[in-house]
Amino acid sequence: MATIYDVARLAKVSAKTVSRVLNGDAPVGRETREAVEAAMAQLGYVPSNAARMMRSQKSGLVGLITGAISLPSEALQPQGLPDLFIVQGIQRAMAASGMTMMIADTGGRLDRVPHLIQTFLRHRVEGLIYVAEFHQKVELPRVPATTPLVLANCFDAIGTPAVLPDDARGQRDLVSRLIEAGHRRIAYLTLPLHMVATTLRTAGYAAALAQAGLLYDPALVDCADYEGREDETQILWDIIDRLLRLPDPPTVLCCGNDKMALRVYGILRSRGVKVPDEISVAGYDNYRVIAETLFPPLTTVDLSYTAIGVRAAQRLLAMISEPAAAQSQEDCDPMLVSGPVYWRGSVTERPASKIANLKLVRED
Amino acid sequence: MATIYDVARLAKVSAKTVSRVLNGDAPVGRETREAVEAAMAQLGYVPSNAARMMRSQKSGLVGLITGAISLPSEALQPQGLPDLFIVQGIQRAMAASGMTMMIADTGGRLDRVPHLIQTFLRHRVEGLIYVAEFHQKVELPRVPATTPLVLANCFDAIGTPAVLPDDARGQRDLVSRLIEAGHRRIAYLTLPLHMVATTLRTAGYAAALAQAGLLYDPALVDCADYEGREDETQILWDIIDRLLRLPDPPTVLCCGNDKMALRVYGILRSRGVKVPDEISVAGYDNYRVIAETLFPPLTTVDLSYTAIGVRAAQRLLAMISEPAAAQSQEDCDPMLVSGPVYWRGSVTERPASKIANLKLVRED
DNA sequence: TTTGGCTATGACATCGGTGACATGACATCG
DNA sequence: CGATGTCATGTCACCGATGTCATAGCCAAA
Repeated sequence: MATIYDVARLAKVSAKTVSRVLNGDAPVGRETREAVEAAMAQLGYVPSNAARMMRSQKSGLVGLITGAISLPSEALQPQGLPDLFIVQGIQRAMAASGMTMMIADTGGRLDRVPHLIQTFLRHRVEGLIYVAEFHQKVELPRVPATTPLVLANCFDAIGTPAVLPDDARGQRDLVSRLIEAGHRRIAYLTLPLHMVATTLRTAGYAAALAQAGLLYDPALVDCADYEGREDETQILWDIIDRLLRLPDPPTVLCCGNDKMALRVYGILRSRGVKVPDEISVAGYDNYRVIAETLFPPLTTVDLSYTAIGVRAAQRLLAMISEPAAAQSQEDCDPMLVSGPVYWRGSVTERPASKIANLKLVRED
Repeated sequence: MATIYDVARLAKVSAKTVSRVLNGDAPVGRETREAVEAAMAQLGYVPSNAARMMRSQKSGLVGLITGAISLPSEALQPQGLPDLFIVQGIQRAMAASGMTMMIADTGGRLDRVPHLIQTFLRHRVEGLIYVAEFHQKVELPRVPATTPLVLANCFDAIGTPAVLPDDARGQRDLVSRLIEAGHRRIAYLTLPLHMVATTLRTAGYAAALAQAGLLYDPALVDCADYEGREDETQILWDIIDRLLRLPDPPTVLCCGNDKMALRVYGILRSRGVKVPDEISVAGYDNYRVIAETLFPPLTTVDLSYTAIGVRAAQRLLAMISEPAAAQSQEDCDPMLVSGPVYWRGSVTERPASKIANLKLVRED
């Protein structure tokens, strides 16, 4: 590969002049510039970032670590979508700022993280982002204080800057909207109980009910996702069966995510229960392939993983450009990202009177 | 950041000796080694890849370019899944070989590609991979012959090494399997006609019929995906309507992909047609979130994007390690990746007799 | 004893750029 | 007319590693 000296020789100037043409950091005569540019083109010259880096001490690189670190159940859910979208968001924001991204994957082994960080540090990355596949608490090895780190979709015990989905608010907004639409008996089929998102979203669900002056009925809330168990669908079937047989059954089923809603559609239809005429269904994630393609389309809450990625990237860039400000108040709190409720055909609007009527009829 | 000289000074040895401890390429006395290691630990020394690279001329980097380059319709399908899975596959394979990956995104603008390639070349990547979001023909700017390039999920006119899904074989395998299961009237709802995959898969569909001695009935084949049009579902509804009213209706609907199958499920159930009892449905992609979650689970063909990524990475690594062999016969043909048929509950097995009976009844 | 081979270590040049500084040719100003 | 400033360009050291070569000590074979 041609070097700056090859160009200099061909253009009959000094290497330094070639450098000036490259960087435009000092005046260069027109003829000289043209000669240099011609030489560069002729040789197919591409400057070496490694050499440049040695002097400037700036790499223009950021490192991104991702992968299925989590519970031992990782093998069971290799669908790995959220983290990919987050990566995409980060990538977009980084590209916009001129940074080049290096990416590494843990392949599910947490013990590889230190090695990956080491690799990035050798390349003198100016910042690091760690992306988790779902909202969770993590514990990462220490990184030198000189290299800023941002956590995306996760947080840790020592207050590392983080960007998280606002699960509580999302679920609250959705349920409030359901209440506005006239629903009073709102069932909530949660994701596995050990998940951070489940705790937060259940709180959001409860908050929305409280705000509307509705009672929280434990009979309407059930965990419906036992990841990896063979009889997953059966469990969900049984729960729906129980809910539908309640003396005062729910008018809407809030599902832990859009994927669960997809299952619920199948079960309801197999039972001959029509969506949304006989019961409404709502999801979570606005996982578009599902939410928009289902028939009827699914009402859900947008959890924009891409936005989380973009925010995480911006936060990191801010830390890189002003290392001092990293201590400010708000910089230490996790940044919450929330999305709007997407109202689609899977939920009936204003069924309040209908329900009341039905109840009267039944009570007769 | 500490340098090798800082370490050398602290350990009271020469920089070269520190280098030897780092690389283990020459004998170092026990005490000396321990002193050096202690110094490195104390200073938190991390060697600089940039400096190392200047001498060795090896970067250990590969560049990956991805993004929604394609038709102007890119804004309509921002779900971008396939390319993400391919990236994940590449990433895994690269990590396994000790390469570090740099990633860049075109953000949909083909004209940015030269700049991205330029950036990678500055970092002296040892190879490049370009990933397309769906099987298509592309035209990339030339890259220096010294930097190997592999195309994943796409191909070009000049025979650049490529890794592609074997669409013809996948569809043929699926249809053959359907025929084995007793189906004779097999409808095929295709993806948009301009797509490479549509041409290949339709050929595979026809090949399977021919192999079984069945006639290709044009009435059973229709394009059912007009991306971005508002009345998408309506079009699909009409097509299904027409198919079901045929004098000799299909017993199975082969859908262009799993997402279309998801739509078809909704439509069929709204019409009160039971899957699979009254009609079978098959998809394409084995997009697990859909195929496994649908009720009943969807029979489909695995199109392992991850595998395409892994193969592309392996192909690139081979080209990097033996640049000479790049000209061999098979290296110039695109490498085809195919996956198995996943047989699930959405297709009835051995309905041949049943169909015959039905027909008799009707013909009475 | 000499020679050769091995171990352990250091001096120094080098990779490809860029920063600091110097220089020569003009133009401008007092 | 000499002092000063600006433009255009060159010289040289340096960034942080590693390859080459040299050297010194030690031991065994000749």
